[in-house]
Amino acid sequence: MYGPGDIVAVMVGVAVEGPYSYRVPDGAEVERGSIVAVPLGPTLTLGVVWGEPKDNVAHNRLKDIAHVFEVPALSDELLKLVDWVGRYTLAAPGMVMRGALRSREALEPERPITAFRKTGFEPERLTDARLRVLDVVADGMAWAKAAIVGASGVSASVIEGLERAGALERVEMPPPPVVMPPDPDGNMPTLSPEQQQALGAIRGLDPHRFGVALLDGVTGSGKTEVFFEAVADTLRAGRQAVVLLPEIALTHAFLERFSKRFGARPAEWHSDMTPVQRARVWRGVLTGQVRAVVGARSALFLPFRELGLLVLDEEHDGAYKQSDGVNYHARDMAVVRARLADARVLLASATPSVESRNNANQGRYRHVMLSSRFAEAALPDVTAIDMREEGPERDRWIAPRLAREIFSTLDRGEQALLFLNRRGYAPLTLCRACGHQYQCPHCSAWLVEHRFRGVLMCHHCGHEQKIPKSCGSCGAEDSLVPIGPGIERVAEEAAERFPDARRVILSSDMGSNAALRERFAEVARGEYDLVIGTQLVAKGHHFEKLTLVGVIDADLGLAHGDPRAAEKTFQILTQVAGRAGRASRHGKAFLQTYHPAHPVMRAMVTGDREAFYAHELAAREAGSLPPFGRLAALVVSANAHEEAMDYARRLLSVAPMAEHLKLFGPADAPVAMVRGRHRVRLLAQSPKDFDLSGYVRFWLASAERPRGSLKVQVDIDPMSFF
DNA sequence: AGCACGCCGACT
DNA sequence: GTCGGCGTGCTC
Repeated sequence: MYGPGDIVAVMVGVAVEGPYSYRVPDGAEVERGSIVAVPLGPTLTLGVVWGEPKDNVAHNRLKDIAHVFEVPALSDELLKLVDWVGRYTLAAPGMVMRGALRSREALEPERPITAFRKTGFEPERLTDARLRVLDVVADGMAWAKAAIVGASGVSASVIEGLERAGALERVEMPPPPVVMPPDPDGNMPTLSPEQQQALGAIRGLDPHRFGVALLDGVTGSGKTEVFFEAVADTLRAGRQAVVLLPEIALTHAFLERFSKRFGARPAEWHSDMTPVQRARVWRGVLTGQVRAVVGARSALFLPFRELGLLVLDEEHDGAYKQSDGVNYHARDMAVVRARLADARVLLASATPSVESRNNANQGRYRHVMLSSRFAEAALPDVTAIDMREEGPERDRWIAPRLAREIFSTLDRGEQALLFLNRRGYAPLTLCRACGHQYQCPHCSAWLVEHRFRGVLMCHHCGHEQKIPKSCGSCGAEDSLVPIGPGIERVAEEAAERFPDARRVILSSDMGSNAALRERFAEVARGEYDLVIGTQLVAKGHHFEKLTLVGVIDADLGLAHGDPRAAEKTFQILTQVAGRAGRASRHGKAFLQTYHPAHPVMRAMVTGDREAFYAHELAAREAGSLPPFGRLAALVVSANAHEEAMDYARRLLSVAPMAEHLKLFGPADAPVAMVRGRHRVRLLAQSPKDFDLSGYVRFWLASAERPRGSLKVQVDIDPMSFF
C-alpha cells in the first residue's frame, strides 16, 4: 500500500520503455495493480501502479496521480505477464499494458439503469398507446424503458407522458449481470470410456499448480466435452476459466454447446463486440462476476484475478500468432500466464503443432491421447490424385477422377466440398499480346482478379483497380488472360460441369460474418449440394451430409521456403479432409498433387500421422529449427530499397558475436515491397537454451537508431516468412 | 501511441 | 510574406 506523498512507478498505456514515476496525491491510496489516470505530456493517460519507482526522477518533474479508479487491483500475475511478454517479444511494455487495459468507461462504475413501475394512479386521458404501456407494466414490476418500448411498440415519449401524468414512477435498478453464472453441474454429459480416461488424465494435474496437458485426438473424438469438464472442475474450485478459439466470429456453434453444458452463455471476447459490451465483460472479469470467457487470442490479457484454467482449442492454428503491434503467440503466452497464475493449460487439437508434440514427447506437457475407434472409423479414406498422371485438361482444375466422384456423390444425394485456399478468380493476370503481368503499384505482388466484383486486387495492401478493357501496357483490346485458379474460377468450372447441383461459394470476401454464418447454417441444413470454399470451410464446421472432399491444390502451402510449410499443409489438409464423413456415412477425400511422394501426402493417404510427426521432428532437429532451436526475424523497411538494404548491412556488421548463433541475410523479403515500403530481412538462429530476445535487444541497442523512413520490426519465433 | 515542435514548399 | 507537410523527439 502506498499513501499520500509516496512515489510509485506507473506503467502507462503508451509506447515507453518502462514505468514512469508519480506521486500519490493527498487522500489517495494505491497498491501494485491499482488502475489510475496520470498526466502524461498534455493529456491524461490510463496506467497501472507497478510498485517501487525504479528510476530517480527529479522531484520538480514529478506529477501527481490524477485519479484512482474504484476497481479491484490487477493481479500481480497479470502485471508479470505484461513484463514477460514485453521482454520476450521486444515490444514496449507500455504497449503490452495497453492491450490489457480497456477504455475509461470500463473503469467507471456501471450506471444503474432507469426503469419504470406503475403507481396505480390512472391518468385522465387514456389513449390507445398509453393503454398498451400500462398493459405491459400491469405486473407491477419495474420495466426498463427500452423493454417497454419493445413490448408495447410505442415510442419513448408515451412513457415520459405517463410519468408526467403520475401513472408511472421512475426507479433506478442495478444493471443486470453481463452474463448469468455458468453452472458447472448444469447439463452433465455422458462421457465415453475414452473420454473418461482422458478427463482422468487431465484431473491428474494438480489443480492448484502449473501444468499443461496436450489433448490430442482426431476430429470427432469428443475433445470439447472433455475440456468442458475441466472448465466445470475449475468453476467448482472457485476459479475462472478462459477458452480461446482461433477465430471466434464464425464459431457460433461453440457458444451454443457451452450454453447447453453450463446452462448459460459464456462471456464472449472478440473484435465483433461493441465497445460497451467489451467494457462490461472486461469489468466483469476483473470484479469476478464473470467466471468463464470464450474468446479470441486477446482474451489472454483479460484481468482475471482467480484464473485457474486456460483452454486453447485448435492450438496449432496460426491465428494464435499476432502479427501486428505486439508480436506474441497466444499459445506460448498462455503457458507463461498459467505458470505465473499457478493455473492449468489445456491445448486441444486433432493436429497438434510440432512444438506441442515435442513438449509432450519430452514430458513437459502431459500427453492425453483421445483415441476413439468410433471416431477413427469415421475418418475419410484419403486418395492422392497424381496431377502428372491424371491431371485435368488445359484450363480446367478438377481432375477427371475427382469429377466422377463428385457426380456419384451428388447422385447419392450427399454433399461434396471443393477446397482451394486461394481467394479470387485467378492469382495472376497477363496480357496475351505483350506479356505484361499485372502487379500492385505498392507491393511486389500480383494483382488477383476478383471477377464477381470486377476488380484486380492486391491481397497485401487492399489496392484495387477495375479490370481494364485494354492492356495498360500495349493497348491491345481484350487481351488479358487469367493464369491459375482461384476459388471463383473453380466455382465457374463447377457450374459448367455440375449445372444441376445447388452450389455455394464460401470465402471471406463473399460477405459479412453474419452473412457467412447464415451460409454455413444453410449448408448444414442440406440446402446446397456442392460447396466451393477457401480455408474458412476447414474450421470446425460439421456438415452431416458432406461425404466428399476434393482438394484442388494440395501442394499450395508447400511452395515457399517456410520451415513450417509441411506442418501447416498437413494441418490444413487433415482439417479439410475431416469435413468428409461422420459415423453414419463414410467419407472420401481426394488430394490433387504433383508430389504424391511428399511425406505430407503420404501421411495423409496412409493416415499415419505419427509417421508424419516423427519425420517432421527429425527434420527440424537436423536443421536446428524450432522447437530444437530458436528463430528471430528482423524486417528492415524503408521508402527506398537501398536505404533498407544499407541499414540492414550496417546492422549485420555490428551484430555481437555469440557462440552457436547464426545470422542470415540481409536479403529481400519474399514479398519485397508492401504498401510502398521496401523490405529486407535478417534472420537469427540460435540454440534452444539461448536468450535470443535478450540478444536481439542488446544488438539493436548497440546499433545506430533507424532514422528517416527506416523501420525495424522484430519477430521472435516467426510463424510466417513473407 | 499522442502530441508539439520545427524546418521546407505552394498559396490567401 | 504565411499555412501546413510530416520527420523528430518527449512524455514521470
